[in-house]
Formats: sequence, C-alpha cells, structure tokens
Amino acid sequence: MNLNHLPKSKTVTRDRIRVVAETLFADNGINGVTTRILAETAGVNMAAVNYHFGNKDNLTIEVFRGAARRSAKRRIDSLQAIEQISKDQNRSPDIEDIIEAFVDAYLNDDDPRSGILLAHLVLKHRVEPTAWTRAVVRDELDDLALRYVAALQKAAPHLSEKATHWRYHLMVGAILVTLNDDGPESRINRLSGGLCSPADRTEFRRELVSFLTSAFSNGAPMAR
Amino acid sequence: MNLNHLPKSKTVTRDRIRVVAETLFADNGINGVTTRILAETAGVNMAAVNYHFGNKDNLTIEVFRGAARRSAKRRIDSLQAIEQISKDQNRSPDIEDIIEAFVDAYLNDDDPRSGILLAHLVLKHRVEPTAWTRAVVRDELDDLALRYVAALQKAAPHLSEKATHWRYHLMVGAILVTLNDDGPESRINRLSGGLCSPADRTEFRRELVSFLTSAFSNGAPMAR
DNA sequence: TCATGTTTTAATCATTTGTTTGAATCCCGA
DNA sequence: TCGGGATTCAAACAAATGATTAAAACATGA
Repeated sequence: MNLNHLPKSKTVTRDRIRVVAETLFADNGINGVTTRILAETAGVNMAAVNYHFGNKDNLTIEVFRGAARRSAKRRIDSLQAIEQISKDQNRSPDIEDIIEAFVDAYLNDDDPRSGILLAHLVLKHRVEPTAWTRAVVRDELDDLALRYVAALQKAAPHLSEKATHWRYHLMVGAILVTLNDDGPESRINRLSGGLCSPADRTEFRRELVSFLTSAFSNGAPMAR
Repeated sequence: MNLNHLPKSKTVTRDRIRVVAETLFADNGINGVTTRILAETAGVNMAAVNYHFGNKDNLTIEVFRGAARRSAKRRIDSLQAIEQISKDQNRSPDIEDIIEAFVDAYLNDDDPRSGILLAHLVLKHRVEPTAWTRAVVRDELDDLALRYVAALQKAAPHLSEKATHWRYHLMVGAILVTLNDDGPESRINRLSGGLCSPADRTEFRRELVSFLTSAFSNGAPMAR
C-alpha cells in the first residue's frame, strides 16, 4: 500500500499511521507488523510512531479500542432496534434476528475489512492476552456481551442462564476462528474441495447464522 | 530397535526439553516461551535445545506434530468404535456420539493438559500460520477432519454437504477459542458472574456437547 | 521577516532472542 | 584404564526490533 500520493498536512501523519496500522494488523497480525515496516508502508519516519503514539503498544490499543468501539456501537444499535420492533409487535425477539445483528458487525458489506480486523485483534487477545487487551475488552465489549446474553436468554427461554452464557461464548469462538480462516488458502476451502469459500461473504453469513440459530434453538441434545 | 548402546543421558535431556516445552507452550503460548526460559525450566543448558533439535522451530514442530498425532489417533479410534457399534445395531451413528468422540480428545480426564496444548497450538496456527504449521495440520489433521465430516454427514442427512463442512469448521472454532479461555481469569467466568467455570471440565464438556449437538440437529434456522 | 513552538528525520542506543562456538566433561567399549 | 565420540556448558555473536536523541525542516502568528 502506497499512500505517498496523498498530500501531507498538519494532522495527517497521525492518521496515516493509524490507518496503515489497521490494514497491516488485519492482514498480518499484530506481531507480524514491525514499527519499521509500518512506518515504511505509511511513508513516514519510524520515530513518528513514537512521537504521535508514545509507543507501539499505545498505537495497538488505539486501533483495538477503535475497532471494538465501532463494532459494539453498531451491534448495540442493531439490538435495540430489534428489541423495539418486537416490543411494538408484542412478542419476544427471534433468536435468528439477534444472531443476525451480532454477526452483522463482522460480516457487513459496507466495511468488510473492519470485521476481519476486529476478529483478528480479539482472537490475538484470546491467544496471548495482555493487561491492556484485557482492559480494552472489559471497557468496550463486556457491556455488549451482557446485553446479547440477556437478549438471547429472553429469546431462548428453554435455555438456562448458565447454558445461555456458555452458548454465547461458544458462538463468539465459532465466529472468530472461522472469520480468521479466509482466503483461498483457507482450511475449509481446501477440505471441502472448493465447495465452501469463506471469501463469499453472503454464503459465509448464511451458513453462520443457520448454524448458530440451530445451536440456540434446542435446549437438550435430543430434539424437542 | 535397541537403544541400549546409546548414552542414557541423551534421551533423558532430549525428553526433558520436549516435555517442558509442551507444558510451557500450553501455559504461555509459543511466543511466550523463550529458549532461555525453556532451558532454565528444564534445568538444561540453552545450547542443548539446538544440539538436540537443531533449532526452536524444529522443537515446536515436534511438539505440535506429537500432540496432533496423539489427538488424531484417539479420535479416529473413537470414531471407528462408534461406527462399528452403530453398524452392529444396524442404524446410523448418533450426532451426539460423534461429537462426544470429537470433544473427548480435548476434554478427557486422563490427560487434561494435552487438550489445552493442542488447542493452543492449533489456535496459534490459525492466528499466525506458517509454512510448517500448515504442513503439520495437513499431515496430521486433514484426514481426521474429513472422516468426521463424512461421519457427521451420515448422521445428519438433513444437512447438505456444504452445510456439514461449514458446521464442522464452526464447531472446531467454538471448541478452540473456548478451550483457550480457561482459568479463573476467563471471560466467561467473569461475565457470567461465576456461574460458568471452564475449569470444571465436566460442566464444560456437557455444555459443549449440548451446544454442538443442537447446532447439527437443525437444518434450517426455524426449529422443526 | 522573524521568533517560536511543532513536526520530521537520520542516526544511534538498548534490549531481547535465537544461534553458534570451542572448550570441558561425560560415557562406553576396547 | 584409556581414547574417542557424544554431550554439556559458559560465553559470545548476530540479527531484529522498539525506543531515543539531537538536529533539521516546517508552520504559524506577531
């Protein structure tokens, strides 16, 4: 990515760094991006990263927090809309609607890169949590998670509170890992002999929602 | 093969390194373990790691390959047993039995550490795949995956082949991430206010199997 | 235009980490 | 016991990386 054609002005350098960091983090993971490569890609001196962000950790926090906050806002808005509609219609919200809203933040057509970025950052945090990733998750995502758990609990009264919590977390796991396995090199693409292609967002979304809705629909192993 | 002519210390030191590596990798992740700490923990000189394994990558490959191979063997055996039983009883195998067999390699009581190790290594590979992790997955786990997909397909004829592939991969994702989120610091423990504790393997296993069985039981979003 | 504070830059530093080296030590068969 | 290969060890090495520094370039308002 070459941004050198863009005009430089006062505040631009900081933004260039942040935007390039988002892209590179999403593509290569956090560890896969050195300050040097980051600066070079952004067409910026290495020291500028430290000048504007203090250090690399701060930059990563800002990127992580931004992605998490945008996603959380989007999903909370979607959830509130769903709850309002179901309330107007005097019924409980559907499981499928809630899951659609949740999945949307990862697989919306407007900004496909944003979902991958968030999934990568969150998964990275899961594999190697640090004090500051914990802080971001707590600050930006805990509230969101609890809202969805509550909504799912209401939509799936056949599940115990404990079961709902478990399934919410299992749901997140399924989304995160599968979202990270995209591209033509993906495992699912290889094993299915090309039958399944995560690059096809529509298909991905349909299968994901179908899987999760089914997962929340039954309380016990035996179909009701 | 007779190993008695070999100096005894050779195999001892090599094994110490491998065993300690397995433990440390499972607890701290691969990046979280330096050659120095590894050697120190094993009570061995740092150079011994390179002497016996060539380099750190080779050691990691051997640990990864060993964990994958053991897990694959265990699961293939379980699957064959299930298929034999169902064949004897002249019926298709149950979804729940297949899932139980799959989950068992991660959550068996005999060797709880082994499952965490494998989950961590596989998840690490998913986050930052390298040429050699790809090779290990292909060599040791691809065949296993295809067998389970085929078995699940037979047990869940209401799912299309494509859907079965998708759900298998989503299943793996759910297991991997949730298995990595254990301990008292876990997100699920915090968010559920202590209601769910992944440290309780029995509970974990029950909820996991319940979730997955439900996920494979319905073909369409609408409960039947 | 000039003075002053801000931003950018090249160069350097300090630390971490995997690896190598050459000597010392150990083991085992002759 | 002794010689030679195998193993272990302390020390040093090289590469990568994040951070720092001090000077240069820039922007802006008086």
